[in-house]
Amino acid sequence: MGHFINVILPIPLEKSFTYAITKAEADFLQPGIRVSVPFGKSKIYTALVLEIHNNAPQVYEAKDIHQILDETPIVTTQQLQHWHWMSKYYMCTLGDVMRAALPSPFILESETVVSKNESVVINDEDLKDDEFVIYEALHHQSSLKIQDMMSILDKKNVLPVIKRLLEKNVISVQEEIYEKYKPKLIRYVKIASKFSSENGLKDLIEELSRAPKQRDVIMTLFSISAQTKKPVKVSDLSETSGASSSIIKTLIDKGILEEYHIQMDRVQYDGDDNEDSKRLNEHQEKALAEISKTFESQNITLLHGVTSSGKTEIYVKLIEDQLKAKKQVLYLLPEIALTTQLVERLQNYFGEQVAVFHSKYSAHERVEVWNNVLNNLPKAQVVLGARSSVLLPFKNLGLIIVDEEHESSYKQFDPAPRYHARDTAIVLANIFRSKTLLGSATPSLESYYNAQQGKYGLVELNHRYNDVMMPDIELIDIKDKQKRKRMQGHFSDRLIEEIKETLEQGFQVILFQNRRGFSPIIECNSCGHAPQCPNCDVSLTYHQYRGQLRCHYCGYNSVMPKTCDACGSVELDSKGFGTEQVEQEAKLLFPDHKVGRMDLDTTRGKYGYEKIITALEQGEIDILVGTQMLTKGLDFRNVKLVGIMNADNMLNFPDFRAHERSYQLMTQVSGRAGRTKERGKVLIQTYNPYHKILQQVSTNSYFEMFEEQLSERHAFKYPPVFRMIKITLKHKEYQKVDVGADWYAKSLRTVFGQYVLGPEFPPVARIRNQYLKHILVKIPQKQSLGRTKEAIMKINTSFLSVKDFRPIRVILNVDNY
DNA sequence: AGCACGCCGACT
DNA sequence: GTCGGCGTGCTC
Repeated sequence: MGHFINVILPIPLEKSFTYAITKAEADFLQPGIRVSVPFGKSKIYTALVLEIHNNAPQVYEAKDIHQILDETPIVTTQQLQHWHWMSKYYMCTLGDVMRAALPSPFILESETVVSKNESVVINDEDLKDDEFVIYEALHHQSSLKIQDMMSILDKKNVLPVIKRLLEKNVISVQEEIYEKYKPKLIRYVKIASKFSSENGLKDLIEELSRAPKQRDVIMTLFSISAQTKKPVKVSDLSETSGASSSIIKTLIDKGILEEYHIQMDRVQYDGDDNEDSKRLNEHQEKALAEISKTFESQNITLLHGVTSSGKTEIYVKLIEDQLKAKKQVLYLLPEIALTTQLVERLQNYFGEQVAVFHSKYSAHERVEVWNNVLNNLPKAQVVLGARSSVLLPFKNLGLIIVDEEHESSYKQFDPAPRYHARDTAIVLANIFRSKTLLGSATPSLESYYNAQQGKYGLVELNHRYNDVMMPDIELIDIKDKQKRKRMQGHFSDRLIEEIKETLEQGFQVILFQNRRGFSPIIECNSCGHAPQCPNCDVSLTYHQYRGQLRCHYCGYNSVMPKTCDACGSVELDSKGFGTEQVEQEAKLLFPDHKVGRMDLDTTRGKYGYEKIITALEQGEIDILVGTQMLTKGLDFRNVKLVGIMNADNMLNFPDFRAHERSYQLMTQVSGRAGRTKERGKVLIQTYNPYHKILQQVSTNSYFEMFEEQLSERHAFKYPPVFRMIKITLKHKEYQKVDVGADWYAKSLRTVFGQYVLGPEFPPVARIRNQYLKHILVKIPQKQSLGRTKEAIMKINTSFLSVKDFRPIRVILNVDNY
């Protein structure tokens, strides 16, 4: 009887693939173990074992596997179950999910390596120029990778050269796999044993009397190890003794010092002992009791607590309970909220039981967290992470907390799987039969709706911590201000007045402008020409700081022109404004105060946010100008005034959630004002102060907003009342997408009729030289989601079997909100 | 997704 | 005449 395995490959293919294995391998392998397998003509891929069976494939001969990569599964059975759900629900392949879930060092790929055939005598004249270059290079280096050859020859396509050299028998090729993950080793030193006795040491010091630097190193090493009684790191030694690494190396070479390595975790917490969790106030106490109560009958509970109501303390209590029960906890946060601020806060309570996981971690750091969670180690009992941490290999999960549940960054848009971390977390919790707590000051309509429908439990927390008052929100009509000439640039007289007062009192100010750069459009005064991105259908944004025009879609940039490209006029005018311009105006208006800016452009790099946040915390910045980044649950003690520069551009955004989003954004920014005793003040500048959303923000009427928006969603058939799947077609030719999308939409309409919207070109119809066209499928509540997806898949298959449509990329996005 | 195979234009 | 462009089809 033959033995076989079905595996997932990390590529977007529907099918699973079958390989032959031996009896011994069959006994050893389990689902969740990685194997490397030959795939296609030459490549070797990492595959994940799904099942082991005895059914020989009928129509082809299964290949043998190459190698087994793990001793025990690195993916749990619960994860595989979770992955299956994801691929089905989000209409992607298991390979897509595997790619997203596994840290990249786990997915090894083979690399072609070329080496010289020693035995063959080569006549130089038989070789062409490029062949000879490679042949020469192999004299200096025993093997070359494809990458090396590409740089040596300065060519993209080196395969023909390899082929010719192979034919001439000059070289041979191998496929090599590299284990990408290497444990981080720390170098330690100790005095060689023959010198470690007292006499030995004395002799040694004497011997080194003519090499004072070396002697100093030995003395320093001796004193460090006497003090700490622990192994001494090379780095510590060189720092304390001031000796260069070459001196230490000399001592090692002489055999006086011995070098050794100890494996270390890259991610380490070396803080103080645990702090006791804070006592809850009566409102928090009550909310906690209600949460526990709803958990008796519900698996999911929504905690709607106003900004600064102390939701985190409630989470801490719930986590404590889980830790007592020896269960793991997943605490999900939007990427940008994962700052040192919150991490430190939780580490103060839970010490080294907290593991952190987010996109700014290196691949190796991710592997470590993965392994720690998989092995259910004490240091990974509480996982604090962004979206992708729902894909970690939990063993014994007791609770998931999804904080800032309304955040749109929980949804992954670009590469498949296009999953929503909140919804994916709920399914994960179900697999473990554990609970999910969603928390937000401004819940998403869909979650609040679910709570109203009784699908989720609902707990409300309406009191701010320490009974701090909700900020006083004032709307400023800038149309009127402009008419009466009360504006200085983009600042109204009211705003300037309030900023002045706040600064005089020694408090800080946050100014919110939801657009980065200096001004979004540069327009010629004489001919109206506005510079466009060559790759996308958008105008370029002016970034004053670098004197550049930049495209926010593809990153293209060019130097800001001095004259109009079209007519040569020197009168270029800017329309609209961004954070840079607000920053500049603020500097002019308040020259005695320090102005900072926080947006995508100033927070690049691993510690980008932290620098700015620390600067604000330490009072180095008086006025901080920023984009939505400012809203993410940051706790700035000394901010008293928040100014929203222009509320209209978000309200008028062409999206069915623009109003909901605006409410959330403005309420969240407002929440940054006055988090201590002083009541905060919020000024919202707008052309339309009577807009219902602005009224609702200023009176903090979440429920009113919810009801009004929901009735609109009913009327216009949008989520949460209807479900949605967005289909995007993408190709570099306008005609192709246009024709293809029409065909696609027409077939969809034969099944779904009026519930198909479009096809429609998006506002930005071309991005990175690819044309896009969207089709929207709305799904009424009583229509089966599963069947709808099946029908779409069927249409998709027939679409792709039309030869003309084959090169069009189709992107399926389930719950595209 | 890669990658090989195969068919057409623009260079030595 | 070859080099290299990318359309087409397949991968256990």
